[in-house]
Amino acid sequence: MGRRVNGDGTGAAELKRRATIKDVATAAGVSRSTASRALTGRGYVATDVRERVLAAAEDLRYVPDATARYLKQQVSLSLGVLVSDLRNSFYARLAAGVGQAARTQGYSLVLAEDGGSADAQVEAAETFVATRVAGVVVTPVSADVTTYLSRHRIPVIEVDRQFAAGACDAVVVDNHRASAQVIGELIGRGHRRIALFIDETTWTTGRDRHAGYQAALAAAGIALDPDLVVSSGWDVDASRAAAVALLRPSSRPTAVFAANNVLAEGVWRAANDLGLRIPDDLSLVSFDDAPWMSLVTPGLTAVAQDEAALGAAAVQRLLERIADPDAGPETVMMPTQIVHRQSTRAV
Amino acid sequence: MGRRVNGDGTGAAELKRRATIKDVATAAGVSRSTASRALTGRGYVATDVRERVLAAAEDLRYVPDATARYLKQQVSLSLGVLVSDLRNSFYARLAAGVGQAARTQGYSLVLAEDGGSADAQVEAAETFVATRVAGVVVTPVSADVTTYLSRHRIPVIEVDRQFAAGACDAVVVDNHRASAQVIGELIGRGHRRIALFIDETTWTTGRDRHAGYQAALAAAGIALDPDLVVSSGWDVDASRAAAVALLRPSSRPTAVFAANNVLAEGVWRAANDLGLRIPDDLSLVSFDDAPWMSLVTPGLTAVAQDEAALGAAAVQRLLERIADPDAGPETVMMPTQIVHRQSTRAV
DNA sequence: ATGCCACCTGGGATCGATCCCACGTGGAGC
DNA sequence: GCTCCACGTGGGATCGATCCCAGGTGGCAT
Repeated sequence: MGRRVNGDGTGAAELKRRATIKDVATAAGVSRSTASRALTGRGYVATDVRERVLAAAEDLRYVPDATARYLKQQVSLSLGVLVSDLRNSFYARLAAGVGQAARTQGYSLVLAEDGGSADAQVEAAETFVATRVAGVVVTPVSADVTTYLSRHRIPVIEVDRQFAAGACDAVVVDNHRASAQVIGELIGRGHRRIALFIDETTWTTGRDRHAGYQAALAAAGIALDPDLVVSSGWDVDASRAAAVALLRPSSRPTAVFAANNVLAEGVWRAANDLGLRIPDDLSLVSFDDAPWMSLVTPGLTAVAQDEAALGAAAVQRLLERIADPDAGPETVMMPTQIVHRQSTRAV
Repeated sequence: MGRRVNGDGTGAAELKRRATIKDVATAAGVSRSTASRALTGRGYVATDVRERVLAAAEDLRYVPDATARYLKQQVSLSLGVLVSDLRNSFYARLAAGVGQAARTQGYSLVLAEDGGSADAQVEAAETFVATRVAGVVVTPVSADVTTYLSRHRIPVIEVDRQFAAGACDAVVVDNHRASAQVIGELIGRGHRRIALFIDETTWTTGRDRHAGYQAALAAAGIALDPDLVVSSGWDVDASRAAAVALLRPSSRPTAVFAANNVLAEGVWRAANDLGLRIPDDLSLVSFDDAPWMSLVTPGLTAVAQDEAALGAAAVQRLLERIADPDAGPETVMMPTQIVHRQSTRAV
C-alpha cells in the first residue's frame, strides 16, 4: 500500500478535534485558570509561564470558543444590524460603515434584513436577543423593534429615522433643513410649481422632508398646491407609475424633489418613458445621493448623506450607551451636503 | 410623592433579569429537563405539561440563550458571510441573497467585509471559528481563508471565484462561455479591434473571462493584439485613468469588454471625460449588470448574474455539506444572461 | 519577628441549555 | 402473573471559558 499522505484529500491538514483551553493548559503544564489568565491578559501570570501558554496555544491552533466566553460573561462581542434592504445602496453603505467601525472596536456583525416589515424586524430582534448581541443598530419601520429590544435590556440605536425619540439614542440628519434648503434653491432659480414626490410622511424622514418643503414654500410666499405633493409606493415600479401620472403635460411641475433615491429613480425612468428632457423640460433633485446619479447625463443634484459616517457615529454612540446604560438618550445630528450637478435649471 | 409609573422613563416595562429555562420550569412547576423538552419539542412531554410550560415561557418573555445552546451542541445556527465590499452592488446583492436563503432555513448571518485583503479574510475567518458558525460563504481573494477554515473543520463554500477548486464546494458562473459569447456577438457585428479591460487574470473569474475572450477571437481567426488586453487597478479611479489611456485616439479599439462592473464604470466615465459617444465612437459591454447600467443613456449591454440565486445556491450547497461532511466537493454552475441594451453597434 | 502586600497558582463554582440515564407507571400481549 | 414497551419525569453531567477565592512564596517596612 502506498503512503497515505492525506486521508481527506483536501490538501490541508485537519484538526482531529478543536483544541480547548484545557488542552492548552495541559500542553503548557499549567491549570486552566492560569492558561486563561495568560491568554486573556487579566490577572497575574509569570512571564515565562505566559510565553509557554501562548506557544502551546499557537501550536495547537487554539481558537477560544466565543460562545463559552459569552455565556459566562453574559454578553457577546457582536453587534446586531437591522436594515430594510441591502440592494438599496443607502442601506448597503450604512451597513458597510457600521461594519467598518465595529471591526475597529473588536466587534463582529450579525446582520439581518427586514424587507420593510415590522414583524420581520421583531423576528430579527428575537435573534439578536437570543444571541445576546451587545447592542443593535436599526433603521426602524415601527416602534416595535425598539420596544422589544429595550424590554430585553439590549441597547439600541435608531439610524436614519426615529420611532422612539426621547427614549432611544439616534443618529439622523436634519431632514427639515436639507429639504428646505434644496427647495429654497429651486425657488431661487425661479421655480414656482415644485412637486414633492414622497412615499410616506409618517416616519420622521418623510415628515421632516415634507415639512421642510412646506416651510420653504411658505417662506417664499408660494401657496401650497396639494396636487403637487404626490405619494407613491415603495418600489421603483410603483414610483415610476406614480411619476408618469404626475408628469402628464396638463399639470406638469417645473421641478420635482424626490424624497429618496428609489423615488428619484422612478421619476428618472418616468421622464425617460415620456421623452422628457432633464433639465430642459423638468428639473429634478433627489434626497440621497445614489451611485447612479453621478453616472447618468445630466448628473442628478442630490442631498448627499455620508452613510459611512452615519454608521460610524451609530457604533460610537452605541458603545457609549453600552458603557453607560443609564445615561440619557441622545440624538446625534449628522451633516448633509447638497451635491450640485446638472439636473436643474432656472426658469 | 407621586406614583412612580416608570422609573426609567422609556415607556417600556423592562425585565429585571432575563428569564432562564430554570425560571420557566419553576413557573410551570416542572424540572428543567421537562421544560427543555417542552420548548424544543424533543422527547416525551404530556400535552397539558407542554402547554403549561409554553404559557410560562410566553408569560416570562423567555428567549432561549443561543450561546448556551450552541456551547452544548457545539455548533451554532448562524452562517458566516465574507465579501469584499458591500458598496459594490454585486456583493451587496449576493449578501442579500445569502441572507434571504439563510433566514428561511432558520440561520442568522454573521457578516464581514475584507476590503480585498487576504489577511483581513483570515482575520474574519478567525471570528467565524470563534463563534462556531455552522458554515461560511466566501468570495475568496486567496486560498488562505478556505485553508484556514477547512483546517478548523468549518464547511466553506466559495462563490464567484475559486481558489480551492476540487477541495471545496463552489458556486460560480461559466465565465469562459459568457465571455466568449459576448465577444462572439461583437465580432458578429463587425468588430475586429476589441479590447479586454481587466483587473486581474489570476483568479478564476479573470482567468476564464480572459480565456473566453481569447477563444472567441481565435474562433473568428482574429489575431490577438496584446495591446488590447489592458490591465487596470481595482477601484473606479484607477480604472478610469487606465481607460483614458486605452481610449486615446491613435490606437482606440472599436469595442471594449469590461471584465466587471467597476471596470465598466471606469470606462464609462473615461468615455465621458474624453467626449466619446457610446455606441457611435465606441461599443461597450460589461461583465456584471449593475443597477446604473439600465439608468444611463445608452443603457449598457451586460452579462447579468442573478446574485440572489448565487447566494441561495451557496446556502443550499452549504447546508448539504453540513448535513454530509464527507461528500465530495461539488462545483455548482449558475447561468448567466446577456442583457442587450444600446451600448453596442455594428461597424 | 511580625505584618503586609505584591505576585503567582490551582480548585471549583458558574453561566444556561441539552441530553443521557435511571426510574417510574400503566396497558397490551402471552 | 409475567414481560415488554410506550410514555413521562427529574437528576446530574456536560459543553468551554471565566473568575472568585484560598493558599503559597518572598521581599520590605515596622
